[in-house]
Amino acid sequence: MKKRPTILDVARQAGVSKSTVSLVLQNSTLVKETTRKDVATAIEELGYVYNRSAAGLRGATSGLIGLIINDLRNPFFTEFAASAQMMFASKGYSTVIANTDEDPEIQTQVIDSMIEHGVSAFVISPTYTGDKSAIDRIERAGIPTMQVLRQLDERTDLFPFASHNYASGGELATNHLIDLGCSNIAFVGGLEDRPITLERMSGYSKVMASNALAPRAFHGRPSRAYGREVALRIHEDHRDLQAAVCFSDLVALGMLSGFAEAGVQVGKDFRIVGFDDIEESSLVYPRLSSVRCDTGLFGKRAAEVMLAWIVDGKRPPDRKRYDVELIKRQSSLGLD
Amino acid sequence: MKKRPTILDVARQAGVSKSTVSLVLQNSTLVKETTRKDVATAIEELGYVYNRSAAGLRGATSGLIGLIINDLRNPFFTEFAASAQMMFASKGYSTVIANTDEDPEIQTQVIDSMIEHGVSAFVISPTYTGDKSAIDRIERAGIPTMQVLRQLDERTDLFPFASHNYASGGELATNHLIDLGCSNIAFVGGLEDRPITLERMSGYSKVMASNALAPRAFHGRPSRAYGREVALRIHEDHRDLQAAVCFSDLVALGMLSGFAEAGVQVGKDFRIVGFDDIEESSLVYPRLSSVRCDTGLFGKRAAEVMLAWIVDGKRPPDRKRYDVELIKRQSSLGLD
DNA sequence: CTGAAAGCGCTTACAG
DNA sequence: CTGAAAGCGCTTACAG
Repeated sequence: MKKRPTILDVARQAGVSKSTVSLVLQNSTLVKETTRKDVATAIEELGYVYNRSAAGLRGATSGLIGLIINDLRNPFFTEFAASAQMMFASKGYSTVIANTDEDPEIQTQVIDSMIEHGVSAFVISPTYTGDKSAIDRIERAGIPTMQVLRQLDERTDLFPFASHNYASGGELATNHLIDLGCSNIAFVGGLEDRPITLERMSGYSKVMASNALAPRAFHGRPSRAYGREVALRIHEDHRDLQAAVCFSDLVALGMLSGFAEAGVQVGKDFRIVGFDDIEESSLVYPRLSSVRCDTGLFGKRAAEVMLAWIVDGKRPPDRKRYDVELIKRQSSLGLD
Repeated sequence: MKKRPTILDVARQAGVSKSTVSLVLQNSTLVKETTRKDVATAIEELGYVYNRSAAGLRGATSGLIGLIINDLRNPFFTEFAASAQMMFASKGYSTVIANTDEDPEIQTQVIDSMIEHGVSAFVISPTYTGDKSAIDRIERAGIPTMQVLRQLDERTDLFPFASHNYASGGELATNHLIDLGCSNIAFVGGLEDRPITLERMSGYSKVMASNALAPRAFHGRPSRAYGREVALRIHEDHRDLQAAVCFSDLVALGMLSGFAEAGVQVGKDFRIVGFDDIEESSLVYPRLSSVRCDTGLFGKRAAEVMLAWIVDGKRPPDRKRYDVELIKRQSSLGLD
């Protein structure tokens, strides 16, 4: 645990002043090539490692991005977080990640902690309800912050919002099922009062209405367990239903296993479209039709947008919705 | 983006010296209660936020934990990372996470970056092959570091290793299948030359040998896709096989969907035991028997062990294996 | 119990 | 192109 060498040691070793070393470290064009070489050699010999805390103190950016996720265990968010993190890393930024587990108190705590650590930016997929005081502290600290996938704070002029165009996804899915001849179509999963449920359901509701079909909603936790439960319930008590648009693939996968248990053949006896198109959906049997949001790509883009903001000062638009796409597979088309 | 207040501002506001403010910030017992109150009030009024970079510079610990994961998208590792992170957060530590995606170069890069950021400790689930130079730099920097789930560096005296007792899991699974009357049992999934494959297979091999049964291995990527492929292959060309111990639940779930496709009834025509017991396994149909490693608990424990190390100086043992447990479900027992 | 001073390792004008 | 000096916001002995 001997003390790490500092730029002063490097300067001495290279026979230059410490300012020069600092300039080399910043890839300044002001330094002569031979000097740069000398410094590089000295750094190598001494095993010098740059101390960002010290640099940050003097004004430079910390190069730390705060990524706050409401549910990191959900593959949908994992994919987003991992992609964003890797994009940041490829540009030399480190990512401080925190999982809030939908707990606003934890969210407040981690935000405060990250502010203390001097993060250069925040990317937040927030909890539904929130303590705004932490958000206010972010604003006061003047830290560039994007809300993604969920919107907590309505001031999108301060905290730009980006997400997928869920409404259009619901439309695509519902139209697809109607095209296949279904008319009794349910919407399954998603807690009733949540904005994201409303968004994902809105396309469904709209298409059902415009086709003069009666909407049917089964609201509940967006989990496999709930999907399975609803499948069994439908099999028992709602034999008239022919198809479902699900709140998420997790719900849809749950329905798949529920129907398998009940002996219902999905794709023939009952048609299902999921939402998110997580990796698993293309691998289960029967293959799950799903509204693809391409969260990996979204994570990458969100990171790029944020980098453009903090590096080039290019502020993102207040609100941005990325297109979604319907992937048709066996669970709606049938087994061919 | 006005400048944040510093302890000097707080001191002025509270009418004390900045040393006193610093002591209050550190919860020192040396400060009179009334003074503490005054300072707290001033902090509140000014909206002061502690600057850890500055503190770190002068010697205090950064309170930043570096968590490096080989595959963050795999639910097994996600669960581990999320649990560890939340444990750290509950003790006031922030976690810098990086996903290396099994790429040793990325691993080297993020390690270096985290050293620059002055992390107080590393918890690493490493890539299989690795560039040791980064590890050497960790050692040189004297940063407490644990290897978890996979061992890259053999110097466990420097970098303690913790994992599950995989060998015993393989034994439990194989004995269970034999007890059910199977004798032609395959081991499916896992790349042949990897230490973790060897570990997970060793229990299987041992039990097969001691029962004078011939082992059969299908080695390949530990993915759903590979599991599915092997299931179809077994159905085509290896009808004599009665059961499989899988390298991971992902592989087992892939087999489940492959057999479903082939019309083979798992639990009756063919018995399967997975490995990891991820959440999904208790929800699919048929329910998947699996060797439970309880990665969430493991993540929590790993974090606790690390905290004991950096807070109380209690160095963990060189090597530690946590018990695993066999969860018997329909995929091996049958559908009752 | 509190204050004045030095210093942590960098960057940033400012001279030269 | 390079050096000397000041300062970023804290903590840490050291006095008092």
